[in-house]
Amino acid sequence: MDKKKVSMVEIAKLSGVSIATVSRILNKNGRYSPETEKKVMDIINKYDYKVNLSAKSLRTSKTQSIGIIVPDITNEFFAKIIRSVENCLLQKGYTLFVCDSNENGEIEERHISSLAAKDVDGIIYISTKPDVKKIYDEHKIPVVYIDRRPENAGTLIISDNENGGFLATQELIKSGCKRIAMLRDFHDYSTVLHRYKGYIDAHKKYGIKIIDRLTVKSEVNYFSAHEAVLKLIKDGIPFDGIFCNNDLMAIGALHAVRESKLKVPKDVKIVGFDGTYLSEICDPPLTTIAQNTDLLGEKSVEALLNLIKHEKNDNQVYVIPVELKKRISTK
Amino acid sequence: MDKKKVSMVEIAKLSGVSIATVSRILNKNGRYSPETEKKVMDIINKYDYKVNLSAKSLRTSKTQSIGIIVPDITNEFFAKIIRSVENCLLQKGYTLFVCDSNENGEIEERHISSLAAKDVDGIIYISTKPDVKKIYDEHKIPVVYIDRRPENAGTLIISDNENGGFLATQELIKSGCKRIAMLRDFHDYSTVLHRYKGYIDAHKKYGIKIIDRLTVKSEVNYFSAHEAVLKLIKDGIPFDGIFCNNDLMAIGALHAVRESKLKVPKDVKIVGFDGTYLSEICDPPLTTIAQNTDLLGEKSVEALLNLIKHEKNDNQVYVIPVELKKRISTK
DNA sequence: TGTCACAGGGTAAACGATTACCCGATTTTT
DNA sequence: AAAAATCGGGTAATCGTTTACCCTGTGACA
Repeated sequence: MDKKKVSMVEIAKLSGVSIATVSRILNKNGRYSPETEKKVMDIINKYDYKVNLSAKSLRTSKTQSIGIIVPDITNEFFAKIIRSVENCLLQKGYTLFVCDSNENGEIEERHISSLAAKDVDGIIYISTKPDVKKIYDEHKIPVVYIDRRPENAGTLIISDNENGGFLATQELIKSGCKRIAMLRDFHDYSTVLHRYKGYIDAHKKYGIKIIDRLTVKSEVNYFSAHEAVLKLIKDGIPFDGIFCNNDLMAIGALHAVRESKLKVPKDVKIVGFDGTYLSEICDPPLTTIAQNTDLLGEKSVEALLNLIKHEKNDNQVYVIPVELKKRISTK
Repeated sequence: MDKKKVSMVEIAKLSGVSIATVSRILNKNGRYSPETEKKVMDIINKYDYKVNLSAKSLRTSKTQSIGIIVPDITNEFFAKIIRSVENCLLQKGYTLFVCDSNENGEIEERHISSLAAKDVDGIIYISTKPDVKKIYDEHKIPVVYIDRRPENAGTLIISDNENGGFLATQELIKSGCKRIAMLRDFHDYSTVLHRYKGYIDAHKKYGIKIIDRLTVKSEVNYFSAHEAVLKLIKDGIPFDGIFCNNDLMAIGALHAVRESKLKVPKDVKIVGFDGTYLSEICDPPLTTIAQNTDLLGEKSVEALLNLIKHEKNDNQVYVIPVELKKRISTK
């Protein structure tokens, strides 16, 4: 089997039609008879013709590729979103450029420029920045945002964080907690605020007193969370439950509690967020609010493809339900 | 600031030279004077000219993009490699298509076709398949392999697995273990065989008897490993150390041991592999063989770019050193 | 002074697709 | 039966680069 690349010109010659007809057939644009179609398709298959996407892009200025920017690809939550997005796109014939910004706004900018230079048809953006109106305005590239809602964001796909915060807190309350700490992300992302609102609402609903000093901010990682909880204990502020901003932080909290000779779940109950693999395999298994990464990915692809097709930038917000996973840490 | 896209033609007109000259300047191909260069560059900056990569690719049949295929993007080890690769490429002006094969050979094939259709300049391939000669032969795309060495693979970047197996086993022996189990990947990837060889060699060097029944195969995940160790205990085969194929499996082993009322590290010592975040934050922290993902990524980019430049497919193997991280699980 | 090399730069033909416009032959409409 | 519409298809311009080839002027060298 020789693999010399054939172009449309040759396909046209070999099947005795013009290249316009070949193009029309390939794009199913009409203006050809079924017989011609069959004749041409046979030749195409026989010679294993593949369109040259550079040429196609040059003419149409569409590249059949989209970019995704995430803050940290080694974070399982983001990785799962990427996987879902990629899966959906593969089916639609798109490919995906993945960009890791390392939670760094400057690198994000560079990635955006680079994606714009590649002429991606759209961008899925999990931003670390508070304000991002520029992308669409500057590059005229459709964007959908996932998870965090910066100012001026257009279409947004987001988990039901408020309900998540509520469910987590409610679970702690129902397990008997009266003094519930919340380990918040240091940044005031919209996600964080929503979860906080859920936390407050649950307190109100069940008539539990809200203790401001139990809301502590921390970096979104194991070590910060670990330290924050240690400090809480050292400061002698008693608590019997912790709602954490993600699973990793929850594990940090768990270890801090245990190192202070307290037992989980006997003395302190803990709830995480995200529903990563981690929460399942830690000891004891962690109650958590699972985000539906599959749906998050699917919806964002759907929304983005719509935006691309209709070339308008709507401002819809899609909210994806979350699910409470009860495990030992709140038993 | 109006953002109408300008092309080389307009830059040429505006600076009073021909487009050939503009092109030469942009590609630093010589045949222009410093004065002309400055004049043209000023115009380019003023109008924020950006090359049209589709057109460029069409002419040169180079796309300045490469693809990476990994078995599981949610696995921290692979995610870290992706991040490193991406970092290096960003600096060289390449972008990266990321493909997750979900450990599935068929999906791998589809990704390869899709990457070939995109005319990527090269592919970095962490394969799940035993035999892969086709890519280069069929698509004429340069490939470098990381981590696993299929038959007929060309250039390969790999950690020093043999030494890793040796160091891990040696550490267990030095901590007093006499009956060391090895939890092997179910598949006989070259990586696995090398680690096994290191395990055997360490036994020989220290005159420890090798107990065949202690080498057990398992899927590469928490649950399989957990089950395998439980079975070992139920079968009444005594052991006092476990060398695991990766950190996740090590945690599965750790929990199985603990559930059986044995203490880590007092009764059983454990060593993992990879050096993921996980190993650091589990309880107790896990001794592990850290793979240098940064270097793995860098080297593969370097090798691939070389292959692309010289258009030859050499068969070099680059071995990246590993590092023993001593932690509590072997104390 | 004639020849030559070289520096600096221009012209125009590709690369491989899409699509606006044109055209003749049927079929439908009035 | 004439006019209009539709069908099936061809021609050629176009997208924005790169680069082979051509050209001119200047200085070196014999």
